Amino acid sequence: MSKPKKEAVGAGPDPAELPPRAKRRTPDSRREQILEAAILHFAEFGFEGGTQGLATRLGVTQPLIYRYFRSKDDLIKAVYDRVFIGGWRNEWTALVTDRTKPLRKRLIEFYLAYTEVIFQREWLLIYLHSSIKGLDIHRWWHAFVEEHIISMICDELRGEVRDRGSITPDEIEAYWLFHGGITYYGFRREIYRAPPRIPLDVFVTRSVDSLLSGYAGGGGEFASQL
Amino acid sequence: MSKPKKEAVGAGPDPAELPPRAKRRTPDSRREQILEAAILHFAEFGFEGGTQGLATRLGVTQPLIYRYFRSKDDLIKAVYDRVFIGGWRNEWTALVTDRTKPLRKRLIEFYLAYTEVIFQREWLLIYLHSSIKGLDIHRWWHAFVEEHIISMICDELRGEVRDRGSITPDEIEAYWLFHGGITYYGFRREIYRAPPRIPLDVFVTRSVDSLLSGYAGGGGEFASQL
DNA sequence: CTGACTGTTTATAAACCTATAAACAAGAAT
DNA sequence: ATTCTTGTTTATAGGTTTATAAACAGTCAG
Repeated sequence: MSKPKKEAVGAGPDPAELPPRAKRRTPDSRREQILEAAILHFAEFGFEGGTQGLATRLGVTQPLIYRYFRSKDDLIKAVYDRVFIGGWRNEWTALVTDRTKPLRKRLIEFYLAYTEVIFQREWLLIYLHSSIKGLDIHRWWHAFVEEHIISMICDELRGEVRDRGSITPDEIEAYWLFHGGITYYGFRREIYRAPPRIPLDVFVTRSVDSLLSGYAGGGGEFASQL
Repeated sequence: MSKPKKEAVGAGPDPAELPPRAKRRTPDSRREQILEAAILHFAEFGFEGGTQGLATRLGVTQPLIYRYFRSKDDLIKAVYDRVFIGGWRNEWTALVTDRTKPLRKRLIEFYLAYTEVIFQREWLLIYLHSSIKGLDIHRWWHAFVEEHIISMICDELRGEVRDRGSITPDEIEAYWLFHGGITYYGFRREIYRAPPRIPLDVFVTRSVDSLLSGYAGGGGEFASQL
């Protein structure tokens, strides 16, 4: 069992030298600084990472954090909002539905853009922590993805190769197999530390081609069962 | 944000009534009882879940746990071993490579058996917690899956539709897209609480058919790129 | 230069958590 | 019944964490 890295609490290289007093900042700037550091800190140590360690990382004292966030839960909530709401890109939906480009190209571009945001260790760790805790913000993200990405792509897949109409739950589920497979790549690379053997862009390209060939083939059992 | 359930520590419904003394047990039986309860406890609260809460859940006092496990880390390690090593089924490999059955049937049977073990909330939660912490036991599971399942199936997929030979990293990665998609279903159902709209057996059957049609189609871009 | 405002630190309370040692008590052996 | 073994509890040490209150100090207004 590998030991978890010990949360840095003490001083720097020279134990005799006390850390200097932190420079004064405007409230907005300090709050922002704490929030950004908290994302990294909680990603590294989980949400049980102490406020003391966070303060040390910032070069300030621990009680200062409580001047900007009422409680640790408040800080954690702010981290969730920043990561999830701040991570969402409105362009994504437009990118997927822009029919001036071939669908293959759109899918590849979308997944490269999407994974650029979410395949970051901090993002994925906070995603995992929030899902484990069953928090609402996590369900919000999931619902948002299904509403603004998954179902749109199902629409496009129909438009490309089949007749139009409202998307069935079956089609959604079939597409989740693909989307989940892509997502899993990120977990393997960033969390499971079992690095994939091909780079992300190659993986995405091949996966999209595989997906489309399944639809375009026409005779596949899968399509026939929908 | 939904509140995390508070770790039960106090007494039962009647606060005036002290909990009765726990019945004497044989060491084996008590140790086993603690271990089973610890799996549920750590799944619910993470590994920072206190030994006090665990003891309360068991109806014993907290120091008793330390008679059966030298330290909390010891207990956690025992939980890992039970969940991961105890969860692995040797039959899985045989099931996948048994060429007296058609591959389609083997794959469906395997994934139903495999997911019966790992698509349990406790299993997935322990899996997530251990991966977040980057523990060795997690990598062991991952390597075992790749060695005894993924690569075997890649072999079989070749045997079914193409010439034999040693499996390339590219084929492994292509297969992870599928395996990851299946696994993701479990997360959605048990962790993300975003229940899929079709039952597991239907999802597995359709997914396997989709996979095989991609290979059997022969002309798919994906196969041609391998 | 002086005073006021407020960002930062010091000091510390209160809760909780792991772990140990000694006391207690349930059941088996005699 | 009495004694012995050992499973369980009581008591508690020592460390860590969140959070509050009061003291301190940098900076701007006058």
